[in-house]
Parts: sequence; structure tokens; C-alpha cells
Amino acid sequence: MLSCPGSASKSQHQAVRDTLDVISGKWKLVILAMLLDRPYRFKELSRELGISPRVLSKELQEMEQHQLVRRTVCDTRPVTVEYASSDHGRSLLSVVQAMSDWGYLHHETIVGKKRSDDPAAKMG
Amino acid sequence: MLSCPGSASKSQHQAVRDTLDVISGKWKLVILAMLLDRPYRFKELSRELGISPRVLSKELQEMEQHQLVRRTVCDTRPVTVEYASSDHGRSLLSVVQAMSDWGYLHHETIVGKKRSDDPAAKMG
DNA sequence: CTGTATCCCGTAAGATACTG
DNA sequence: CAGTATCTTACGGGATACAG
Repeated sequence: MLSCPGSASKSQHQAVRDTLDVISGKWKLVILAMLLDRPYRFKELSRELGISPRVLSKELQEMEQHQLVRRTVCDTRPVTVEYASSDHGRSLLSVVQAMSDWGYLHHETIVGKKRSDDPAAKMG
Repeated sequence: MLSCPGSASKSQHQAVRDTLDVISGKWKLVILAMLLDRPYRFKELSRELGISPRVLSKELQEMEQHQLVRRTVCDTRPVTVEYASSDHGRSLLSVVQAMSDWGYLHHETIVGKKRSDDPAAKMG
């Protein structure tokens, strides 16, 4: 899986593309990040993320197709539906984790750079 | 950074969103995956990925803005330009790696599932 | 070769209203 | 509450021709 410089890249960037196809869009990974924490109901996700029902529905359906989430109808009144991460969805944890970590790092890096670059940071 | 269930999620999904903003689109991560292997010239990337100059240019500019790549004009004739990953870009390695790994896994999982589902897989 | 300018299209995604 | 229908807009992204 390694060593030979340049040879792994071909299939590697293909694998990256495959993954990107599955988690495309602004929302899927964010939704998954939440479901990795605990199950959520439709409305909960909608409110928590500020995402319209139409879009949320579509995202969840695509994620179901790709077997990232499981949809469970609860026999309550009125009926509620619970979405939870599947095992396959959990296998994306490393990706979510990496992206979440990097999100923080990026923030730090950019803010840090700005501070030491910005003359105004010298106060005054 | 952990333990308390449900409390980390709020900022975590925000971090994921931040990252998604930076690496949005079909191409940035794929380009970066290549540059993590070695530097490439504009045309090389264009050909290797089958991406039109207009789009490639835009992607690279955005990546420069976010300090993921460095652009170097080579004093050749005719002039060539080399794109390389920056340190900050390299900090995305874990993300690229995770996504590349998952790309393979997803393939296996889907194909595997299909096999054990498929009655024909019982073969004779 | 490295880009930019133009043109064009599909779709991602938001707002809102409505149904079961 | 869960989700769909409809409408609308913005933008991603492809093709091509052209410029430096």
C-alpha cells in the first residue's frame, strides 16, 4: 500500500473521488457527525442544523441508500422517526474525526497567522 | 475533548462544517491528494484528472487562498507553473488518508454485501 | 504552457405551503 | 411530527475559444 512513489496515487485519488461521491454536499457529513453521537429525530436534525425539511429529507434518503444511516419508525402518537448511524456509517468516524480535528486546527492556524501578520495586532 | 455525551457535538459539527467549507466541491481533495504525493504542473493536473482549465484554475486559486497549496512560477521557456502542497495542506493528510481508506472499504462493503446477498453467490 | 473570458446547463439547496 | 410538492435562485462545473 505504499513506498513506490507515485504509483499509489492513481488508485488513491480514485478512492477519494468515490468517497466524495458518497458524502457529497454540505450536509451529509454534518448530519452523520451528529448521528455518531446519538440518534436524532427528523425535526431535531432540522432545527439543530437549520436545514429545511425538503433538503434534509433528500440527504437522509441518499444516506440510507448508501447504508450510512438507519431509519426507524417509532410507534408513538403522533408517529416519530428516529435516524441512527449504521455500522457502515460508523466506519466513517475516522473521516468525521479527522475533519472535525482539522476544522479546529484550521481555525487556529488562520487566526494565529492573522495575529502575527496583522499590524493592528500590535494593539495601539 | 470528550467524555461528556452530547456536549461536544455542537462545536464538533461546526468544525466539520468549517472544514467542508474549505474543501468543498468535487476537486479540491482530489487535487490535494495528488499534490501530497509530489508537485504537479497545471497541465499535468488538468490531464491527469480530466478537469477543464477554467475549473482547475478556480479550484487552485481557492486552495491558495486557504493556504493549502503553494504556486511557484518556474523560469523555464515557455514558463511553467508548479503547484505543491503547503504545510497546512499536508495537515489535511489525515483527512485525505481517511477518505481514501474509506473509499476502498466502501467498495468492499458494498461489493461484499452484494455477494452474500446474491443467491448466485452460492454458486454451484 | 498557463491561464482567462464566454456560454451553458444541471442541480444543490433554500422558502413556503401543504398532506398524512 | 414526518415528509412531499412546487417554485426559485445561485452556483458548481463542463466545453470551447482566446490571450499572454
